[in-house]
Amino acid sequence: MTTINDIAKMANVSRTTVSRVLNNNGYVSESARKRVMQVVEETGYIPSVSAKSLRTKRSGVIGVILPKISTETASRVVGGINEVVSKEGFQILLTDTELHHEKEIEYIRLLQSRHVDGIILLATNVNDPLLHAIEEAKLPFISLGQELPGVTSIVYDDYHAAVDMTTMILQKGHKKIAYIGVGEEDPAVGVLRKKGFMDTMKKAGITVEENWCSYGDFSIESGYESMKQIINSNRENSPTAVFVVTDRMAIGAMEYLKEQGFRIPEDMAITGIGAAVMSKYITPSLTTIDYFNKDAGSKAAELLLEQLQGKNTRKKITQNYRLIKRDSV
Amino acid sequence: MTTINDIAKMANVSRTTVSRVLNNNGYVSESARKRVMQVVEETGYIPSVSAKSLRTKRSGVIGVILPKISTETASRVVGGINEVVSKEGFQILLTDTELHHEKEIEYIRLLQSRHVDGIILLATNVNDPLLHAIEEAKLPFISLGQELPGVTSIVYDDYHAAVDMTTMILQKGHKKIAYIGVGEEDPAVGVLRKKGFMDTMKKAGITVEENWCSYGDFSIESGYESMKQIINSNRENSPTAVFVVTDRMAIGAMEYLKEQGFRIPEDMAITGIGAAVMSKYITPSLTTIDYFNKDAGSKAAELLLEQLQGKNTRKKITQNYRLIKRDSV
DNA sequence: AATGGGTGTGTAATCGATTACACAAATGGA
DNA sequence: TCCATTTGTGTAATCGATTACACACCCATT
Repeated sequence: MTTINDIAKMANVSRTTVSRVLNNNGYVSESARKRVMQVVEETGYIPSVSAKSLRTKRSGVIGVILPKISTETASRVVGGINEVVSKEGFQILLTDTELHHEKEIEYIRLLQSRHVDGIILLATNVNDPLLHAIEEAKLPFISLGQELPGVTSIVYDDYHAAVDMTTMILQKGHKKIAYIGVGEEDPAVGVLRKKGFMDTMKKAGITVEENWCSYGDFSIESGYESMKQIINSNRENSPTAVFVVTDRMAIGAMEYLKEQGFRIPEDMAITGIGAAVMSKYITPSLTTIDYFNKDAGSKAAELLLEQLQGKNTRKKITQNYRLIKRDSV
Repeated sequence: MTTINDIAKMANVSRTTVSRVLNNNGYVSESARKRVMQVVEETGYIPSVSAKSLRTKRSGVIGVILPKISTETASRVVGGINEVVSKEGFQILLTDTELHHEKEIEYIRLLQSRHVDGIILLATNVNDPLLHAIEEAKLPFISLGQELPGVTSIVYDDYHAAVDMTTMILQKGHKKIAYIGVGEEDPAVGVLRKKGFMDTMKKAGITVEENWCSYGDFSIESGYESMKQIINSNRENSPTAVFVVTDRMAIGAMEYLKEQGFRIPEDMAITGIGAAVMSKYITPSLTTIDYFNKDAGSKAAELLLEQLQGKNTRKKITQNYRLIKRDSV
């Protein structure tokens, strides 16, 4: 491995000068600069980031903590993050909790030990140890998708999205609307979307029967099972529409409905949230809400970079959304 | 920031001993170990990976170079890689060429400067500068999806997959089979899959008309356009089936066919490759080939870890595949 | 009692960069 | 001509870990 010392020797300068050439700071004569560049080219010298980062306390790496990488939402977000940070010469250090909540904290500490310059977290839950770990890390930090008190958060407008969607279903004349959601550990998807739905129903003077609600775990299969359960436990008073909190679960639900010979939307209308690519190409195409995940990722990255430059921008940003009306309702 | 020196002082030992406790090597008395652990707990001390890596030349990070992160294949592969490496305490440093070939080389050098312990590359093309850069890097290296001479490669069996698929279409009685592919810069998808298709057709004594072939760029839209072109330029001698080299393009092609009132598979049969989730839920469900991307990622990671342990396993591994027969043909 | 190996701990060099500081030469304004 | 800047370069400390080496102690064996 060639080091800065080798370069210095070969170019007949001190390593100070080499460093100055490479980092473009301080005074360097044209002739010295040329000699150094020359040698660097010839040797294909690559500086050690470990050494640099040990000295400077900056690594040029930003850590990303995902609940699950192989997911459409996550990969879109990472795409958006990458687009922004790579332009500024940063790399992404990726960690994936595989849906184990406790790993979020573990990974924050791990990223910290790797001297990442900042962290973007896609949380799936909120709890005190987590907040404490973030506080401790003393690093630029962005939360995406969940609002974390005291942390710059980029959130989707889950509540109003759910309100709009529910309103739309009501406008279509439906009164008996079932609900397929996820557990309440997830404040965004589990709580806010449900609240948006429930509040709107209440406002319309409709009480949602307890057995019109069912809960899954984000998977297509769980959507299928939830739908099955709702249908089976409401043989004589069946809902005419179902509000599902994610596209994937909605797809699963549709699968069950189709199997059972329901016509969509005539016998049962259905809606999702998330604008998965699939939602457009499935038959019938799924009415859903686009959260612009990629933009959210980019936005998160931009805010993080701002924080890195010392601009203290602790704030909450609510991402906008778009209701995509299609054929399933 | 607390350092190893602080811990040493607080525990009344030398930093050597602290290091020994933390790395579990060398002799340490039970009492010293306890004192150190005690202090480590209390202070929440996190060792600096930069310093460690500067000294040891190992970073515990493996670099992954992707053509495009926000893609189902890529995110599945990364999921597989992550599952394996995270178990061994490694992290993933992610880079995304966004389909710019020249960035592959740039990123190899960049990862090198970051002292990654190894690299997994999902190449989309093969050329000499690339091979040279890999050679230069002198790092454990795995290529996934493309065979790179002299580099441990995990490849999908593109040729036989295409052969099997084509054979299957032929068995269904089709003779006029169109082809939607991608450019030949991509040896795996562009060349091998095409060769598998062409060879099989030839063997069956069928010549494929030039205007039954069309080429896209992996996107759904390009599949749509390719299909349109084939239909429009074959008004009086239309094919009865179309072999598409990726699921996404196949979905686009189906979209066009449906718009134009073709019944699938009665008027036109269609097949894809890749087993996108969507392929199962679209109507009609798409006959495709599962490449087990996640397993391929895991396998790549395992081979890389083997190489890291000095086992020189330079070889080529061909991943198996599975033909999924569904309703589109 | 002498010898030798197993234990336990510390000293100090080292990894490869950055940067504060010192110093010399060149430049320019009065 | 003289002094203050500006420009150019080098010396050496520093970042926070690992590890070769030295040393001391304890205990069992001869």
